[in-house]
Amino acid sequence: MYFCVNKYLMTRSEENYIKTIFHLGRKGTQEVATNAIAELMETKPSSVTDMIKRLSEKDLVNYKRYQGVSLTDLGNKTALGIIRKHRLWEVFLVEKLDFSWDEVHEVAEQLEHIKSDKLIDSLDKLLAYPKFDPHGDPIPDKNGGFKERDRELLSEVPINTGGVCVGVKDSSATFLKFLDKNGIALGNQIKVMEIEEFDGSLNIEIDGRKMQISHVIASNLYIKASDEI
Amino acid sequence: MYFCVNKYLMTRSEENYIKTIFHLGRKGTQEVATNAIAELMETKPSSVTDMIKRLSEKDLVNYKRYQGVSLTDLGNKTALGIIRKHRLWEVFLVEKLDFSWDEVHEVAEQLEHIKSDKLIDSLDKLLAYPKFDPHGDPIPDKNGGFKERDRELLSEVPINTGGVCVGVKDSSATFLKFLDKNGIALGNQIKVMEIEEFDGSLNIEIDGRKMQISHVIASNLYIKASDEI
DNA sequence: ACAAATTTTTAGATTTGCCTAAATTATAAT
DNA sequence: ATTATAATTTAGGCAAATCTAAAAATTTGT
Repeated sequence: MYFCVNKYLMTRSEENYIKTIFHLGRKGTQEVATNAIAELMETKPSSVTDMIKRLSEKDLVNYKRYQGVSLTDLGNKTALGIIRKHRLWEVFLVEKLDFSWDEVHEVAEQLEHIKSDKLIDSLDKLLAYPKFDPHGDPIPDKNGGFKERDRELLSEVPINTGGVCVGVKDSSATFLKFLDKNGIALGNQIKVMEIEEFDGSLNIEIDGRKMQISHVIASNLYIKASDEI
Repeated sequence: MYFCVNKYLMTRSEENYIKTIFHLGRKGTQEVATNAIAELMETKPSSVTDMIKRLSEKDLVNYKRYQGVSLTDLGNKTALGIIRKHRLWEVFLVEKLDFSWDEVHEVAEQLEHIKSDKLIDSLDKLLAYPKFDPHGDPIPDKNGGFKERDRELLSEVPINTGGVCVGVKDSSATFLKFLDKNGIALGNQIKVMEIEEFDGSLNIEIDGRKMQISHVIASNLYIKASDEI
């Protein structure tokens, strides 16, 4: 394949597969399982195999039968491009169109497939080159570069320590709405006061206010010691 | 068909057909010809027939074999919804992202298919409820209501009259770039000074500056006597 | 009015992306 | 190590949206 910049000849479906493989590849070992992709995409393993073959043809993934898949450099770059678009659109929706953070995902899933370099770069500029999306996830730059922020799950820090809430692990609408209802948002100062032996629930102080949260909640909130946001 | 709000189950292709039929239906007689659709969409008549049948099933068009098509009320409403989105996105691109008016069409063609009522209504609000797009075409409101602005082609007005440039008939990139190059934009005050007998070219005064334009140019510029913009 | 030209439709094939059911390969258990 | 189980792939099919080639209907010209 000669000078194939790719990118503009990818279908929506191909892009979604690449994105999914990227996300699954992050956490866990190296190769991504067909079943895992199928489950996350709510499709059948056989469909995944079909698509993987096509992506392999296009040099976006490394594939050996029965061995799982991984992204090639091209595939990785492609994934980062899509994620950049998704997260920038999320920022746009929240900052400019007053969406709440539990409403952005669905629409961003559509907007991330719009093809126009100028569009996304101008959007980036309009938003003043944001580094993180509304859920605290980092936004890759033009060249795909981004660094995962140094952060910890609230469930992992010892008693009497704390920091600023900088992100969520689970960004489902259900969880985000729960956080809204309980007045928990990015930027809040959180300190762990006590951890319940029995069920692992935490007594925390959040922006001065005391409350109790379950272990599950704590294990989906990221905090950072510094006051960077 | 019961309570079929439609709209959210339309494919991109179906939407494009509906839009094309709408545009062709405006100018000209009643029924739109298969060939005309095929030509405008750069596809084959047989493909058009196929799609028309599908649209007819969904009650978006009235179709009788060999008799051409027309939009149903539902089809019309659908078309207006798509056009509303297209034109609002165009305004956004120009106003917020510094696109020039010859760059917006291609991207808006993609953005117009994004499905989210909240998105488009918020965008409308962000842009302060614009009534016209960057080419002077009217933007339908939420309910599909819009009125064609009262305007005339520059080529049709008599000598010594004029008005504000409020729109273009041809909004191809080629024409728009030509206008840019010659300093012609919406909002300019234009007055016809003289019409050349020989080739129909016009001597005009535009914002105080004198210039000559061909008949073809004049027949693609809309002006309005009042100073409404 | 009737043949010729044009327009439109049908028939059959292709590609993408998905499915089910069956076969194959890998992994786990005893 | 061999069997049972789980994961993956193949085979064959389907729907959307397109195409080409051929047939049918309509319109036009004289």
